[in-house]
Amino acid sequence: MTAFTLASWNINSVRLRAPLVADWVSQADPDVLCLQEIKCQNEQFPEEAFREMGFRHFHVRGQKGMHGVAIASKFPLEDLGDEDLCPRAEARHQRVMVEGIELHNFYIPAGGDEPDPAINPRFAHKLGFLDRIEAYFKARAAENPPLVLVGDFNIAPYEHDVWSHKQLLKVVSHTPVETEALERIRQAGDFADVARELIPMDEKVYSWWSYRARDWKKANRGRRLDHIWAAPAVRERALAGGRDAFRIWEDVRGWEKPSDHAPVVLRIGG
Amino acid sequence: MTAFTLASWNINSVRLRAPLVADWVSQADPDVLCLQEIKCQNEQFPEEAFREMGFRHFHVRGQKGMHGVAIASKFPLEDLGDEDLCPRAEARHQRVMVEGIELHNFYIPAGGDEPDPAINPRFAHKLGFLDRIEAYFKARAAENPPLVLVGDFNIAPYEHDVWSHKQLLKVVSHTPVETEALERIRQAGDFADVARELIPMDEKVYSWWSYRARDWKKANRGRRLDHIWAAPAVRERALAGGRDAFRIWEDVRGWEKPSDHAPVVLRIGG
DNA sequence: GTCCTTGAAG
DNA sequence: CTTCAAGGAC
Repeated sequence: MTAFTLASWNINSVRLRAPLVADWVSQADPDVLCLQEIKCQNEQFPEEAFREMGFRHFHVRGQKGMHGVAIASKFPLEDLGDEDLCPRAEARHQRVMVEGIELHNFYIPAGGDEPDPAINPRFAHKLGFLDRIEAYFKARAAENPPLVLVGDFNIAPYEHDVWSHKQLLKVVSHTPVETEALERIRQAGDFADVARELIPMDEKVYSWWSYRARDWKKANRGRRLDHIWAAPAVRERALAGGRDAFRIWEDVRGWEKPSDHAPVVLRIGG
Repeated sequence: MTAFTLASWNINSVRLRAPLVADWVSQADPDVLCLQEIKCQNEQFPEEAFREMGFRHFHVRGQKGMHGVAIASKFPLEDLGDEDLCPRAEARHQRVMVEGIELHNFYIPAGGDEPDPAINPRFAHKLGFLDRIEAYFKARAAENPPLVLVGDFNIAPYEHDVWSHKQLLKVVSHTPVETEALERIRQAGDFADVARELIPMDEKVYSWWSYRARDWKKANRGRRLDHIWAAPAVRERALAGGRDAFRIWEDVRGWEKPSDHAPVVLRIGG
């Protein structure tokens, strides 16, 4: 088990942003990079560009047009087979073994605008997906597996994970029905929410800022949608580096032609 | 009447290619630049970018989505009012006075695939437009006006204006019904086809290469679709500079993200 | 191939 | 605001 740097980034089209990723990788030097919303088919993944960044191992689960996840790694990846946690098989989840860790990469549905599953099928899909994730990790908890879950969960769970708790309680991503479902998953696997283990609960932390805001930085109406969670079996490795081992690269949101998400990074101990 | 450099370029989206135009203008330094297929509404024309290129005078006739023509000039333009030569008012024609010349900028319809007006309304539209142009300049011939006509005529009139005369006789842009209609317009105003006045008739001359060709340069299946015509009253000014005063910038077709048309330039005498 | 529009999705 | 997908045009 060597130490390594794990990153998660909703890239919002990996083909369009391979050069942006290269820029960032040259600064952040992640060993294992989990991407969401790659928005391409497997064969369209720009593997060559990633090879030039130093990645040699890939696990891509894409589809045409929407969604899609991928892992690029400098360490070998062991394919564990797909569990198909997404009820609709929309290329929203993948898992691999890497350096003794069972790594799950998620792109949980955004869920549409209306936070009512009775009238919004997208929201119902999101909640159904969350239920399935909970059942899956509940069923596996007895094994005490070395799980790390990362990705764009599309939920900002805590008060200071959004710019205004009060104003967002009825906005999809921060409604009680979502944050409670996410908390049930967390408890099902006894996962540590790494960011909140390392950063005080009353400190604002965001990883996403809407494209729609005129000045994302000035308005700073962000949300923490991107997460890294560690199961008890890897809790120590995940938290070993302390506060300095964790970083959300907020500045990247201000780069040329950015994703609306910032990359989230954790140095994991050996 | 000062001498000036006149250019015509089908730019295939002026918003997308304003940087390309700036690159080219910095090399070619045209005084009056006639554009076709600007593909934007008047208020969307990137005037600021053109001001930075040194143009101070504009006459834009655009519409949403398709077609559209524009003139950017370093010399004052006098608006002559629109004649609406296009039967459908599709922003395919404009005219101005500049340095003693009545300048007409045309984007004649491509005409679709099938060269039969009975079954192809696009082709019928093209022929109808040509008829109207002929009637217009016939009616004005007696004035002996100082006319210069430029633009994308979407017709390659002569044998060596296409890569294969024989193979293109049934291809829209080089069919006899089109080349004859264009010749009637030419004769109606006794226009000089500047390129062919200066370049021998048996020399291949192209201004357009399809995007569809794998290697436009190697295949070199071009067509001369872009023209500069001078009426008798300005014939001497137009031809004063001789062969060196005329240039089609073929290389520009090979630049990054090019238009499928190359810019055509004529130095006009004072 | 490349562009524009529309509509869905975020 | 930004992405992708159709469909139409060239």
